[in-house]
Amino acid sequence: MENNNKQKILNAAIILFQDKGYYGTGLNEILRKSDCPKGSLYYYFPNGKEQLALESIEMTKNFVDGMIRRNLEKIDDPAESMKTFVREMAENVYVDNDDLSSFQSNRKISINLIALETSKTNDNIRKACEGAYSTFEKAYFDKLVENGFDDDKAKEVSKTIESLIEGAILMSTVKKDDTYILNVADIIYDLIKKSS
Amino acid sequence: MENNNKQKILNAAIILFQDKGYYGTGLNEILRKSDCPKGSLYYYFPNGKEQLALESIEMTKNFVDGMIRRNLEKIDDPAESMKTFVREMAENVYVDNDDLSSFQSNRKISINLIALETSKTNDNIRKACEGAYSTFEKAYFDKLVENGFDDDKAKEVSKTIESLIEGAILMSTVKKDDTYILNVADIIYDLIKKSS
DNA sequence: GTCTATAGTACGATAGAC
DNA sequence: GTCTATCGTACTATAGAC
Repeated sequence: MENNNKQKILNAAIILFQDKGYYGTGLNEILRKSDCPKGSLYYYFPNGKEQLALESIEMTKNFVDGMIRRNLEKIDDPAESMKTFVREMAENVYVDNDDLSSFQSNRKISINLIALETSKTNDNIRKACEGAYSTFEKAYFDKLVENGFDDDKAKEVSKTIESLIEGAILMSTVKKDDTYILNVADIIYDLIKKSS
Repeated sequence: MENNNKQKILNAAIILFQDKGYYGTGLNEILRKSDCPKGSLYYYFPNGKEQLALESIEMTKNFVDGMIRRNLEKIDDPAESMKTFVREMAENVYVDNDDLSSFQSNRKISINLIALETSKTNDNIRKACEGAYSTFEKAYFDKLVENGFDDDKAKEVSKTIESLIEGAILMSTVKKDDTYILNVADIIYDLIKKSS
């Protein structure tokens, strides 16, 4: 497999950047976790650590976007589907899985740490994070428009939903308490019902 | 002044940890910004970088707690006072002030970055951040109880308020867009009105 | 293409002069 | 108490063998 090493490095980087951050994670640590030599890293990522971060964010963005859309289409009513989707997130908050393969199924995925780290120090990475957040908002936006919301209202509500979710992930991560996510699920339900 | 250097180091550390993070900020950078020699740092903070972070968080906690309480007591109605307070936060989101003295007046203050960085790597610092968030929640809790909320409802609502505010700060920081904060001000208003 | 050895720099921390 | 010089380590990145 030609790019097996590339994927192994990416998988390790995604987990480490998420848990320990961009500046808290060393390239040596990524290589140790992925069991690849340093030569592979600079062969597949000639622009080094920054490129590795950019591709990690891109992959995370696509993965989460798919996950959101798959969940939201399970239930027609937008308020119900959002509430159910957010509540299921709470079940995965405590999953502290280091296994490289399982992060695709039930691992909590978040770019909040690397986004904050680079908001004032690396505008390329910051913009990539901004794009990811906008992609998630677009998934909520599409669900709302499909259900009769006009564009302006859907835009406002989807931005608010994204903000509520990321705040709840932040708090539940730091305080190790999933009630923040459960509370926000209800807030989002009410917000959509009230706006429709 | 005996501990003038200590305060200068703390002020520089608070700003740098906030903007560049715990792992993204070097002690040499803190000393350069504070114009102090390395000897001072280890004299006042014998436990090094971790102690510096713990005292930075403690000082931030007390400063923000006072700011919240001073703002909330300006208006009696809890929903109105929270909404006004949060809306005023939006005005300071873009302030990118490096001046060491002015951060006490109008600088945006947040521990979100260091909290996420240490949530899986340093439990001492993580616990200090957890305590700071709980202190802010207590300020919201007290305002609600003063206005007739029972303890259980006030606890739930104050936790949700804290989560909403931190999420909005996160999003507005990364996307450089203060509408997230303005939207959340309205959500909090509705939440308090609906719960009272 | 794949990998190792290493350069060059910045890090956190300390020893010891004054 | 205050400060400087420096230690040992880890970092990102590169050069060059195979």
